[in-house]
Amino acid sequence: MKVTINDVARHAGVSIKTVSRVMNNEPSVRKDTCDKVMAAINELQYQPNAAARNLASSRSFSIGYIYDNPNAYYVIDMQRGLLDACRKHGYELLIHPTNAKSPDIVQEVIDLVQQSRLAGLVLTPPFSEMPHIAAALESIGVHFVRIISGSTPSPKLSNCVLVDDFTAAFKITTHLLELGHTDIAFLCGDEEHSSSGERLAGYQAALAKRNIAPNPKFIVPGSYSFESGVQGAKQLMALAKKPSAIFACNDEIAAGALFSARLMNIAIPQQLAIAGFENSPFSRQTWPPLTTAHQPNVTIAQQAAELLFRHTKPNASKTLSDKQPVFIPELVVRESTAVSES
Amino acid sequence: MKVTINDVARHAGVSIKTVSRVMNNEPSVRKDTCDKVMAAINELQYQPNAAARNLASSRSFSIGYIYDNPNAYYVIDMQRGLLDACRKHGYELLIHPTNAKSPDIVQEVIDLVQQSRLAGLVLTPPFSEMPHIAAALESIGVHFVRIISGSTPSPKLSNCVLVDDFTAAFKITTHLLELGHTDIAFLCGDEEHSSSGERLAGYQAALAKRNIAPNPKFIVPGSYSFESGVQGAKQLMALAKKPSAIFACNDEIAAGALFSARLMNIAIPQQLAIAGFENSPFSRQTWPPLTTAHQPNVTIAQQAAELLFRHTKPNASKTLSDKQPVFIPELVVRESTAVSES
DNA sequence: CTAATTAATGACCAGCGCTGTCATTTCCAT
DNA sequence: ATGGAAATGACAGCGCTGGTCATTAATTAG
Repeated sequence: MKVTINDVARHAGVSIKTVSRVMNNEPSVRKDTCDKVMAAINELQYQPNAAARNLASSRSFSIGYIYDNPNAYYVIDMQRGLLDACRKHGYELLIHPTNAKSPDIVQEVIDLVQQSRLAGLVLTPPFSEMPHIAAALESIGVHFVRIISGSTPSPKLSNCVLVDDFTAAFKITTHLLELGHTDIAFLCGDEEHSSSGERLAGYQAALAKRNIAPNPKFIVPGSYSFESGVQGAKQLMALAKKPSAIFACNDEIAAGALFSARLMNIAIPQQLAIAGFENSPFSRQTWPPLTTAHQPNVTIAQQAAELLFRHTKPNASKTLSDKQPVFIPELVVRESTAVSES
Repeated sequence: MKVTINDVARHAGVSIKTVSRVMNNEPSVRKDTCDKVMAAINELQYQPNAAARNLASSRSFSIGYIYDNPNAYYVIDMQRGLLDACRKHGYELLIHPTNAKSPDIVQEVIDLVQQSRLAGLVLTPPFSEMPHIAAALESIGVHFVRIISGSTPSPKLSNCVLVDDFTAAFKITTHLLELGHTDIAFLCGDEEHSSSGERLAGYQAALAKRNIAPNPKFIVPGSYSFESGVQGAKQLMALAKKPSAIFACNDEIAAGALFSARLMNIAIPQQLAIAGFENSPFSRQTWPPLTTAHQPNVTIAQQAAELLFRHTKPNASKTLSDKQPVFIPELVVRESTAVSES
């Protein structure tokens, strides 16, 4: 029923300690001893007792994922990727939804880490972009990995997984330009998410490259929500000079814009092209389906966790390339930006 | 930095054992002693070491949530509700996405429980409806709570939270009938989810009550997916005698049907009314927004966890009503079933 | 108001299953 | 052989709970 390290030791004809060494891949265990132990472990189906391990080593085998993201698809994908990596490395994942705008969010995070004795933490926006959280985590000596917007790896960002929103936004905007659009509006996400700023910058760069003067009225502040898209599109279509295309900061905003256009009897894409960002499932479930940029969230999460484990595990092979992963979301063209009829 | 049970005992002027008694709410601790200890705990911000507790008592303080649900909104809501209850009771939540159709799913669940020494498990469809899983869990003596479709509490279902899909579906169908529709089609969800069967039965009962002969062609088998809704609506609208309303088994299917209708240039709700089920966020984000039945998933999950803890905790107050919660989703009327013009 | 009875609490120990430390043994190269 | 490094083992202890009694306080009956 319950196999302990003792059983394994006896079965393999070695001491408990040696089994422990193998379990923690400590150095200085001879190859054949290691094999013997491994064989015994497999044969007995030994599963180490996490509680005992935690207690004895005062380190835990779980990492945390803190989120405050209204986007369920994003969160589910993240969890999936993190769990994949956790299972692979024998870790557990503790999820912690919370409110990023809470005044004592830093304390809350610290409490979580200390209470659950977390080995590490994965942060996504907006947490990954809050300097005081990073500072607090560093001060208590917890490993963490951030998933953030960026294109250029740098030593300062050594514990980051980068998503190149700038380049992806550039691509989407270029796609719209190539369809003949010149009056392209931009619906922003939350200001405090740097992804919104990066995507805006990518959009602006693409326009600049074609020498198209930016129209400030075409840049509408907002938040990552359906409602924001509804309002933004409404506002844009009330302008004297209307845009012929809208690039929304994510799919949800784009869906809102689509909804809004429909209310105003604006034909998509004939009268107005709309593009989103993220390639979440419902970018395929709007009508018409949305052109967007595919963000491989599951993979991103896996990489983030891998990066974290590399820092967390004491004796992991450091031979693995320590270079920072950079993901560039790929353009996905769908009917919401079909060839302009004009 | 690290507060142990010793510190608390000293601070409260009692023995370690008494603190332990309080922590595990054992009987025979006088009220004021208990208060003293509580005060010390709060003052010192004592957090018991979970690992030590687990190890010593060989019971764990975490419950599991197994899911295989493509519906991200549902899963997120469940997690939220479960976490709320977990935090309240000092438990942790282990999430475990998996494939319900895997041939060795039972073994996988058992492994999960034993590996992580789970105190209990919360099961949602389809797992909550798999008899061999329930049997296996019972055989290894793990507590679990199932969230299932049903309307009538019974002793056999003592560890269940019921969602009365039948009645809710009856209400939706009745709503469509009251709008003057008589040719109402039904798009089924996955057969192996009993919710689909219950909703179908509710639909049929509502028709029967008005003496409307059921049209077998109006009942389209399918699955809980957008794609299924697309196909189902297409099939229905190709019939010689078309329905004037569609009741889809959930919002996602309804969104698919909506999409399909749009492709076929069918005006919603003028030519075709569509209703969904669940009131997930995107029932508000389609165009037009969907009439649906609101399923309070967060609350359902909380109740499920509470029920689980009642069984799990050895000395919990049994005075709490042990009656099974039954939730009846409420009708939410939106534009997709506005008053029929006919 | 005291004695008898019961309820609360404390002292103590073992032990959950593993890891850290350090002493010991084994190996290999000289 | 013989020193020295590498591999292995013995043992204590992580922080808590469960058990067993012994002790003390509260309650009730007489």
